[in-house]
Amino acid sequence: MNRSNSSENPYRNDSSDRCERPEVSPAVIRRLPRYFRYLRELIRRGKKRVSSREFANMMHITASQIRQDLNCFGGFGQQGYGYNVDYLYEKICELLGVEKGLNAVIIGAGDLGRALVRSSIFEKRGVNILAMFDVKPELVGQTFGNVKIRDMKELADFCIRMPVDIAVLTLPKEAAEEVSKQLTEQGVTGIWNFTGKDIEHDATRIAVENVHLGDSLMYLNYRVCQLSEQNVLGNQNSRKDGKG
Amino acid sequence: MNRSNSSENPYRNDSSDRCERPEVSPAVIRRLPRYFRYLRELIRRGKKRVSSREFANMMHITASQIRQDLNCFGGFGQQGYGYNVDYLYEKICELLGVEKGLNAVIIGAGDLGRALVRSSIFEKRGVNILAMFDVKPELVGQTFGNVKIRDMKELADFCIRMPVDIAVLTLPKEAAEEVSKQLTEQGVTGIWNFTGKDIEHDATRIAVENVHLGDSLMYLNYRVCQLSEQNVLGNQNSRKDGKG
DNA sequence: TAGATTGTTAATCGATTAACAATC
DNA sequence: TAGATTGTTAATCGATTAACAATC
Repeated sequence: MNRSNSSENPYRNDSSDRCERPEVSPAVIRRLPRYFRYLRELIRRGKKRVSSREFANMMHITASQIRQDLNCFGGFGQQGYGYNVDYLYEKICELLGVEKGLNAVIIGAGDLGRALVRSSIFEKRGVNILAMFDVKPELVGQTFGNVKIRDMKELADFCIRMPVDIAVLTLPKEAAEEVSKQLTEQGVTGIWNFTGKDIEHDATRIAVENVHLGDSLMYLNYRVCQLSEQNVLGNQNSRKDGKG
Repeated sequence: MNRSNSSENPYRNDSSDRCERPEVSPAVIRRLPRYFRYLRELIRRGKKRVSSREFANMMHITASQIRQDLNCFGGFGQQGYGYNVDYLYEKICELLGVEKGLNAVIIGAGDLGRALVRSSIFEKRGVNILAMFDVKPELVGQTFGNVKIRDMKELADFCIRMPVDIAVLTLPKEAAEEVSKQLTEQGVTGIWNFTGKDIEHDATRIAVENVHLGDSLMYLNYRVCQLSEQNVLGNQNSRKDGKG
């Protein structure tokens, strides 16, 4: 909180101006949602305060990391006391923009698009789904999870009329690049891309989050193979040890 | 390839024995599926060879990283030539265990479970889905994507009878911990966890891949907010600049 | 006040990049 | 052979952890 001296030199970088989201490494920001989750868990349990040590044990990380991470955004704790759970949760929500209530559309009303729209994933994080879009005429007009499926042809017009922040891409990968180019033009600033193909884009204009479920599965596959190899080697070693 | 001297001292760590999957950092292994994807793309385009430089440009990473990564597993390239695309792809597949044909079950036949089973995600990576399981009687017996939904009560017995390597958890988070404990007992060595709650486990016995779609969405949300702040600040600055 | 625990700096660790000798 | 490009070592960079003074 001791920021008074920063005002002494007006020519220094004016971080005092923006109270939120200073330049922080992606590694830290990627951990914020995890803090969010565990804070919810603490709230659920009725905990009112938590020390970095206690929180770290719960999350299987170091207390240092928690303090270091949180201090990127300001002093959320109190010496000798720890962190107030409700206050910290509030601050993390603020940082992540949960209360901003961003608006999103889902493009592609296939299995995955429908699964997402009917889940609580958006609602829990303050994201509103305004509409779904699909090219298939037989889907247009149907409703899933209170969201209407519109014709893909209406997309451009819709984005101009409505304040769409985020587009969720659950359409065939072949269309991803083209659609996201259009969306960028129409002022959409976030793409949640499930197509499995990285989208080339200008990061200063639009944020793209590529979700690669396949990569995740393959990493798991690797480790499962590794475990079974270890077991084989382990058994061999036991036999060897049995001899010596 | 110059490993001849390692055989001089038989008491040194016997890495020469295991031709595959030496101890390599998770950061590197996490990148393998990405190489896999881009190699498929090269194959699709009919490319027969690729240099680390060319591949790096395509992937937006450094050539150094590619060479460094691949050399964790042995020399897959050739000086003065580059990498043979088909050969490299084959090797990456081998490392990731694509040809192992691991067997999986999906636990929870809700929207997400059905979306996954009807997608090509498993097939593309050599993972076989043996069955789905659900507690709801009205779902039991139904078929999605050629996979039958069985009663959750049959799970334990099924895992004993069949060689189940991986369990995909698409059930309510409350059940995740308990079910995964059971699965570990029944010899399952991989869990692909979509419940959104980290699963506590013994990493020497079972590999758990926690998929946190919500975290991904929140990271996107953060960056979208950041972009809009930048635009606001940018506009302010323009005005200021216009004055000076 | 004494004890506890943060905020923050310094030390360590690991991952990425650069450079270049080896070699195809 | 000369040119190209890998494999590999050394340098750099960034992220994590440890330590401790500040302070509640």
